[in-house]
Amino acid sequence: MRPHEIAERLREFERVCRRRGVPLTVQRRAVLESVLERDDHPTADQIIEAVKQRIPGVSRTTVYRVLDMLVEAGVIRRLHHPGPAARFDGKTRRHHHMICKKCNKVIDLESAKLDRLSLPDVESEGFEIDDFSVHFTGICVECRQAKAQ
Amino acid sequence: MRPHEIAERLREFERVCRRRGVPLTVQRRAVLESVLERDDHPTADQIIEAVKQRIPGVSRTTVYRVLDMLVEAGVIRRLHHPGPAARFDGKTRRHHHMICKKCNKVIDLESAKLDRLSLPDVESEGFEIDDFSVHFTGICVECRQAKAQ
DNA sequence: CTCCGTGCAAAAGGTTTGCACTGGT
DNA sequence: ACCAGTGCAAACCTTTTGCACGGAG
Repeated sequence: MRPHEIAERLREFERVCRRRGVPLTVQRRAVLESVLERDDHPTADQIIEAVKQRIPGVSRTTVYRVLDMLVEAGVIRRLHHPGPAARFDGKTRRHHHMICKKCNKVIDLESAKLDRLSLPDVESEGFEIDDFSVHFTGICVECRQAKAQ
Repeated sequence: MRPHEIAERLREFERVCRRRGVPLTVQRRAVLESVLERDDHPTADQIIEAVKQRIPGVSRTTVYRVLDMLVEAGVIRRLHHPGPAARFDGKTRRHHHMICKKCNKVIDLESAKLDRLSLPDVESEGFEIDDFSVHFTGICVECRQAKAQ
């Protein structure tokens, strides 16, 4: 994410904290920055490493708690990928995913056409849809090349 | 899943085993039946409980290993839902999901219209798509009613 | 008869919790 | 000054691994 966009998101987070009446600590700032700086989908562990660059003595527990808080506040998203570890995504705009069956890598996919997908009529069943995303499964370039050899 | 459909799938699995030259053990049969009998998306733990109804002394390890083997053979699917535990699905046909943001429940959604979604042009980037599914997020009936009160 | 599959126990992640202390507002 | 946030350690839950035994082909 570009620096000015990160700054914008941090200001937005400042407002969220004030509205909720919760303190804006250095840890919270550092965790959010660490998530926003990456364009992939880091695990909690990867974020902890990044936060340690800023706050060497930071505790794993705190990072886990801050991540939960950020997800709860809608500032970042929690993703559910293949593999045991949860992943996080600072991108809150609608987007889609390509998931490689071989290496489990997840690649973001922006597509205005997919974004305009017409929703099925499930509202009648009582389910209230507020967003969607399309997951494609297949084989990524790297794995395809590896297989070819 | 209906009994005759389960029987059909078990016969199919028998063929898969023979083709692969691997033994069709009672454990493998029991695990597959336990997955097919449920229409939701059970965790490994729920499957272990179900298998214990048939084979009381069955080991967790074995169930985990059989589940891996079934996924690998393409007989069942591994799903990645909210929450720490992996989930399994005996349904291998294309289908879609509605995920409740409140209770994390995942509901299957069949839609011929969604099945015909035209794929974006990502093949040019080297990603080879073999399937897709649409994930809707929102609030389920139960949670909406609970909130209204 | 030969392996592969199984069961047990222990280890290996990833995440959560209890409690005393520290730091924002 | 107050109360929520933090750090530490230990617990917890899910899954994987090493090894000896037993059953399927």
